[in-house]
Amino acid sequence: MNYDIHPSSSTPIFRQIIDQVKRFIASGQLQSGDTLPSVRTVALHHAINPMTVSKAYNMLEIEGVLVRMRGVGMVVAERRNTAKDKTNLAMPAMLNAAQVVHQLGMERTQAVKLFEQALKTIEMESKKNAD
Amino acid sequence: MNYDIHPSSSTPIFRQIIDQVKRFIASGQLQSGDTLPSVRTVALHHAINPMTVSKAYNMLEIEGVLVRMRGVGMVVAERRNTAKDKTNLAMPAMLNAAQVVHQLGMERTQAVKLFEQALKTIEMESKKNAD
DNA sequence: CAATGCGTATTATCGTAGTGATACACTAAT
DNA sequence: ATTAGTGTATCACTACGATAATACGCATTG
Repeated sequence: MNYDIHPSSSTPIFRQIIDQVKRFIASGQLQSGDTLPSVRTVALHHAINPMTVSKAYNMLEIEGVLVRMRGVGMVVAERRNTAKDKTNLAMPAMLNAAQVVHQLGMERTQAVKLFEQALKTIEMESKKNAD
Repeated sequence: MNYDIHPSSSTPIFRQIIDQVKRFIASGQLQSGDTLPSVRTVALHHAINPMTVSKAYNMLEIEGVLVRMRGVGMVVAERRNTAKDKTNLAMPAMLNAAQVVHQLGMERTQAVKLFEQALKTIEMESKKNAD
């Protein structure tokens, strides 16, 4: 359970955290009842502000993804329908990629090839970063 | 030659323009010597500020993609190597999508299916918006 | 009970990116 | 020369993300 945070990215830090928590849950790496790393832990580990993490957790609670347990921390809420969640979470990035190749006038077969290549690249990287 | 601009998107307008111009060129819809729609035309058509369009065009000139011709407008610069350009332009979106499905722990075959589905969706939309 | 660890409310400030309004310099056309 | 069409320099404003310091309420642990 480690966040992959890029402070220099154009996507805000709190947004990165939100997205990744959702993916951790959808992938099963986080399950109902699990507790999340504390805001201070995350803040120290990534040299960011605790309130930024708190903001992300707060929004996730509003969405019903997390439950705040006083004195304990944030806990993953009840969940159902992981399969649909996955596609819902993946769709925006997919549509974005699809629009790009479409505007480039790229053949569908070549687009798929490129996507598979990207998949391999990402898998390679994740094996490398096994720290 | 029409831009697809979403002012409410989190990606800034000038960035959307930059990316799309590059794709138009890489796809051949824009060729060396072609003139681009004027900043005011684009601004009026999309209800945005001319300076926002100018900023995009200016950056494209710095990158050597466009050439500013005084009193005439922006013209597509000399070009080569369209094939490599395409993959270069597509890669970031591909890697992003790949990372998302990877973090979701999605099977590779299912990821490809989803991507193909997204491609179809985008193609449908573009046929619809033939205005 | 005391200490520690949890999230959070509050308030304020900072930096920056994005956008907007206006006026200007230039070229082409007539 | 006048007009209309280019892009743009300049300045100001807005919105938002991030930070900072502090204090509070609560639960677990000892």
